[in-house]
Amino acid sequence: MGVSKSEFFTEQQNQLATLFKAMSHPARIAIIQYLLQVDSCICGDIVNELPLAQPTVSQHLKELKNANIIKGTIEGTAICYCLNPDTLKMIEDYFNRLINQLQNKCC
Amino acid sequence: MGVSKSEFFTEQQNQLATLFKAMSHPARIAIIQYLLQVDSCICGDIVNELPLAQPTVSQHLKELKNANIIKGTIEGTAICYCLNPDTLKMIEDYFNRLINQLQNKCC
DNA sequence: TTATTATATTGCAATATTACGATATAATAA
DNA sequence: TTATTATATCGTAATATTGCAATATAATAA
Repeated sequence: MGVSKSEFFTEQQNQLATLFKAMSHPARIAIIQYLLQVDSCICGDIVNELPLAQPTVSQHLKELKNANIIKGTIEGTAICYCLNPDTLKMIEDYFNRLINQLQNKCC
Repeated sequence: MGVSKSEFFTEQQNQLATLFKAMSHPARIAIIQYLLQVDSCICGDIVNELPLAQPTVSQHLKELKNANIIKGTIEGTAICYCLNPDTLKMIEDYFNRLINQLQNKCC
């Protein structure tokens, strides 16, 4: 079908899945890593940085923005995209808690 | 196209994307959370736990296994699936390092 | 006003994902 | 041997994702 039965899962499970889906493409990982690296972060830079056409990059940026992983601020003609620390810290927290729970399980 | 241009990205970027893709479905998040919760972890339990048919669950387990997030051990007629701490710790590390780098960026 | 520049949206083709019925396999039980 | 039980694979329909050319929009510059 291609349709997830998301109505049968908890809101937290769906939220996490949505976050991971936003990070499930190498271009979007590359965007995150680039934003982490540079201080200025105009979208044009990202287009030049990636081996993809401008509409494709714009689409990937949109998905990261929808997932609240990045946020964009209009800066004259350009748009300044940056990472959203809150969302990333939430994911970090999730994995930290997960690893803590991961004691003496089978295998 | 539906085809990622993965050949243009680094191996690390592709690996991370693959890991996140494996976790990008609520059913697979639910499986991870269930394995974290229980001590016994036979696949049949997982099928009963999820609102999905057995072939569908089997497919999700396969994807988690391919991504090295879980591992399966044959145990008589059943298969014992468990989390792979190494992979999960790798992801934890990645986010810990990411958050550390996330100092004084713009926005 | 008319460029120009930066980014977003539309439309579409190629491919991937999701879900499940039907069936296969593989191990033990009778 | 023939069930039975547990899990995997196949085939396929419905839907989603990816990528980009073409085009739209929106802001400044000339």
